[in-house]
Order: sequence, then structure tokens, then C-alpha cells
Amino acid sequence: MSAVHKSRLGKRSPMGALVCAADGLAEPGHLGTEAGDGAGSPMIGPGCRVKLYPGPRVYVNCCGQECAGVAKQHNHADGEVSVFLPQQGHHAVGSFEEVWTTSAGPPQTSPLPRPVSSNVSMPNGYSSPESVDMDEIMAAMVLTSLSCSPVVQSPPQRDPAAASCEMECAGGELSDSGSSGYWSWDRGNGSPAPSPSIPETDSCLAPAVDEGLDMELEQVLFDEPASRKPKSSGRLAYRCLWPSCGKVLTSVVGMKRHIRTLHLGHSSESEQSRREEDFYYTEIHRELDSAAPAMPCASPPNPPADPGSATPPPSLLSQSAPDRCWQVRSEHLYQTSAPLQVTGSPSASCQWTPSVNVLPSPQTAPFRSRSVSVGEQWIQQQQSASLRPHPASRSPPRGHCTSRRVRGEAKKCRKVYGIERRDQWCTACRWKKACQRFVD
DNA sequence: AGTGCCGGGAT
DNA sequence: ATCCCGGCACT
Repeated sequence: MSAVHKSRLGKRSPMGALVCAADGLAEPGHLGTEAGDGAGSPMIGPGCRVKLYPGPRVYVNCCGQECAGVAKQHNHADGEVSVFLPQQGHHAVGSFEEVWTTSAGPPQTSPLPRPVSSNVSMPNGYSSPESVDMDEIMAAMVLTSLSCSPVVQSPPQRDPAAASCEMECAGGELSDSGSSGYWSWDRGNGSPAPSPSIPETDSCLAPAVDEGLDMELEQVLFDEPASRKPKSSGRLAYRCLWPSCGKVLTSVVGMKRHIRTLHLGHSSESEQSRREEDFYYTEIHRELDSAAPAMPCASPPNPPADPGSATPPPSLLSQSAPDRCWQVRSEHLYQTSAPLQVTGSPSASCQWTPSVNVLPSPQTAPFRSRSVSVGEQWIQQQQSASLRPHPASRSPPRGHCTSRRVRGEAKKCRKVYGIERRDQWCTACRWKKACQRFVD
């Protein structure tokens, strides 16, 4: 079956993307949480595999009454959630079941319109998760429109594999998801190797914080753009999301300059470059950030490397905007690629070559060189016990070398017009070729 | 059996 | 390049 698909991916281009979605990779609405099978149970609570990210406002049962707090840690293994209670001014550690995300009541009784997802590292009392989400969504839309061709400007969709990376790795606030996991305590899901080519993934490494602070402190008092002016100045910092950088500065200008000069390698002040810079740093809360223990990303910083040359990490996904685009823009792959996509895995078609080069940074090169998306790798690893370093080495189980395209679901000329009106068929149908009029 | 279409031959 | 068809895969 799958062996048959490969030859038809070309004209039946949507298939690749559909496979990604159909396989459950994309799960809109489950942003930032790892919900279980229960589609309508995004609630934190017992029996629900929801992962609570730091940042969102949560409520705990404190002395018999509901107390608002900020989720800080969630030890998924122990089921303990650490919540910072601003009103009490201390942290509270409670069981997973005692935390809910709406003020309506405990999780068992109050359906949550959205799972705990606003894991943007925001300061205490910054805003509600929902408002942050809106900002993030808007930013994501802009970034997506910049980074991708128009076809990918659909609402952000997440695949669980990508979400798993978010959970493992920090950063990603500027992604199109708008609710990427900043970090998580769940360490049990394989090795949290960060994606080597994605800037956000390495931001969990936060070196050189102090030096950045020392260097840029004076700038806080001056040229702070209104767009990113922190609501509680002095508490916000900006972390460079460039891989193996993680520099934290206290001013946007300094951070942008840092990214522009050190990473992007140019000093252009154009709008384009500024947006690029926005993409590579994130706003962090210094107290939260410093209070956060070692990030789950324990692996050393990965330089931008060819993903195909390394063994694919088990669950390393990020959801940066370009990366997301790849998940969606899978349909043209067969045209630009060769045998790499010709694999038996149904997900192997999820690959594409971006048509727009918006991020001329070195980071983008590995992106484009990806042969199989990480989500696909995740699925393939789930499906196959044997892990193969190169997707090209996978060959589908096929009876013979010839490949036929799968029979299309669409009605063909023969069915539409009938054999008696064969003259109205498309040329291909008349010639017994793949129908060109009613393509799948 | 009916259908879609690949591969290849004929023109 | 166009036209056609044998034959295979699939439903």
C-alpha cells in the first residue's frame, strides 16, 4: 500500500500533508500539553496525561479556597506540581490532581476550553494565558507569513512529536504555535536531544546570563522599544535563542544587536532583519528563568549540522515557524526530491523544500536539507523498532520494483462520462493514463 | 468484473 | 509528441 503511494505523491500532492494530519501529528487545540486520547479531556487531573508547563495561571486548593498561582514546575513522574502563589509569596507543591487551570473549580468539574498551553515564559501577573495566546498567535501569523509560502499560513497545527520536543527543550515562544512548551519536568520520554538546526531548542542552555546582564544593564534605561517593553522592567530579560548561545540580555536593543551582529552576521536595520532578530530571541522572566532548574535539554549545544548525517534523536522536535511550514508543505516534495522520499512509510511524504528563503541565516540551511521531518522520524521510530540513521536506507516492503499509484478516490472521466462518452474524457483517461481532470 | 493507470509500442 | 493498448494492481 504505502509502496504504491510514492509514485503518486506528485500529482496527488496533498496526500503527504494529509498523512501528517491524519496520523494525529497535528492536533490543533492541544497546544502545549500532552493530552491523552481523550479528545475532550484537556484537563489536568488524574488519569490525564496532561503536562503542565510553567507560566500559565493555575489554581490550587489552598486552605480550602482557591488560590491563583503561576505554574512553575510539573514533575510528571511524581505527579507533583509546583505553583508559585503570588498572594502568599511562596511556592506550593501539590499533587497533580489538585491543580486546575480555571477558576471555576477543580479539574473534575470544570471543563477547560483550552488545555494548559500558555507556557510562554511570562512574568508573574503579566497577563492571562489567553491574552498571551492572542499576542503569540498574532506574532506567529506574522512570522509564518514571513517564513513560509502562503500555503502554510493556515492556523498553527502541532504534531505531538513536535510538542514533545517543546516539552523537552526550552524556547520557541516565537513560533507559530504561540504556546510552545517552555520546559517540562517530564524526563522519561527518551533522550531530549535538541533539534540541531532549530534555534529555540538550544535555548534551554542558558549560559552567560550574568555577563549579558552586566553588559546590557544600562541599556534598559534608555532605548527600549515600545513593542517589547517589559511590563515590569528590570525583571524581564531577553534570551538569545540561537543554538548554543543562550545569551541573556536585559534590553531588546541589545539582544537584537547581539543577534544581528553575532548570528545573522549583518548590521542591516531593515524591517526584514528586525523580524529575523525577533525570531531569535525570546522574552524571559529573569526570576522565573533563574529559578528554573536545569533545563531538560541536558545535551550539549548542537551546532547546525546536517540532520541527515546524524542519528535522528528520538523526540526532538521544535515548532519554529519554518519547521512547521515543512510539515505542511509536503506536497511538492516528490518533485524536488529523489529517492529519499520514496520510502514505504506513509509519513515519509511529509517533506518539502521551502520555496521562500526568508531566513538567510545559517540556521536555515539545515532546515532545508532535512530529508524527513522529525515528526516523521518519530512516527517511523514508533512503527519500527529498528532505528536507521538515514531515511533513504529505508525501503518499503514491496513485492516488486514497479510502483503503481494508488487508486484515486476521485471520480474519473470514465465514471463521470461513462464509456459511451469517451470522447469527453480527458486525454489522459483516453490514453489510459492517470486522469488529469479529476485528480485526487 | 470493473477501474485506474503504468509501461511501452506505434505513429 | 501524440496516440494507443497490454497488462497489472486494486476495489
